[in-house]
Amino acid sequence: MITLGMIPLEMSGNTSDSASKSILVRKGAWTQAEDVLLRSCIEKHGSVKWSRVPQLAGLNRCRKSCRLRWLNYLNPTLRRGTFDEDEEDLIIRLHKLLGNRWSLIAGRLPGRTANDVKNHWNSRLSKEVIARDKKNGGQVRLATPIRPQPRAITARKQKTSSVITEVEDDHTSWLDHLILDDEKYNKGKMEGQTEAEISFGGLKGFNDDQGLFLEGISRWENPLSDILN
DNA sequence: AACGGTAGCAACCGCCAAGTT
DNA sequence: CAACTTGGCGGTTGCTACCGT
Repeated sequence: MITLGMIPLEMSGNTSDSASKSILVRKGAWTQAEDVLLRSCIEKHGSVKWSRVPQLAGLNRCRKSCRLRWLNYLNPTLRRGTFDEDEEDLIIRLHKLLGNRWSLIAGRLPGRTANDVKNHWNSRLSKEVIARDKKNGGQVRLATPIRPQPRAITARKQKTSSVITEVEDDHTSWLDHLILDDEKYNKGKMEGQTEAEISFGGLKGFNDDQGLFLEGISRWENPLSDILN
């Protein structure tokens, strides 16, 4: 972050940002006045294109900076303050399942942003988890993050690919299954079951919809392997 | 009081995929 | 179909506040 006192005028390094190609845009910490301008712009115009926001708000900021400031700080639906135990527990479990998929993890925590979750993980939780694993004999159960993940359902996709849409519609469902599976794993550990017992039991529990889940994954993987082969 | 180390967090950067022209 | 634009993501940086010495 380059602040150069309080007059941090810089060219944006992002060449894909049309708003910053030929004009100097402000960088660094946001002032109260800028926050007021951005907030009133969003309240007035609603969900306009972010590329138009700097102009509409009268801000000398790039679109990305405006979007980030709104999503991570000004958005009234955000929940500020410390993470409670339940939230931390959920983050740890989801991270074990998903890896650094911060936006997915944050999606399970109402009012929390991906940036919040990531910062909290990097500054606190990762150390806690490492310490806990060391204490437990260094056994870490890590899951390979599941990819690819659909980002959003678009009108075009819905028109052109019923397959993708079906899988995306099940997006919440498969994540629920993963969490459920992990809960069963932890329960099994507590009850002294072996890895195999837990895995088998977890798979059974994982469930009545298992076929649908695996079909969903294969629908992603098959076209991918077609391309690669 | 001064200093150094560090935790927490806001913000930026580079990249990617989807959408538009 | 290519070029360009846009939205979104994860990784990283650097400022600030706090704490111990």
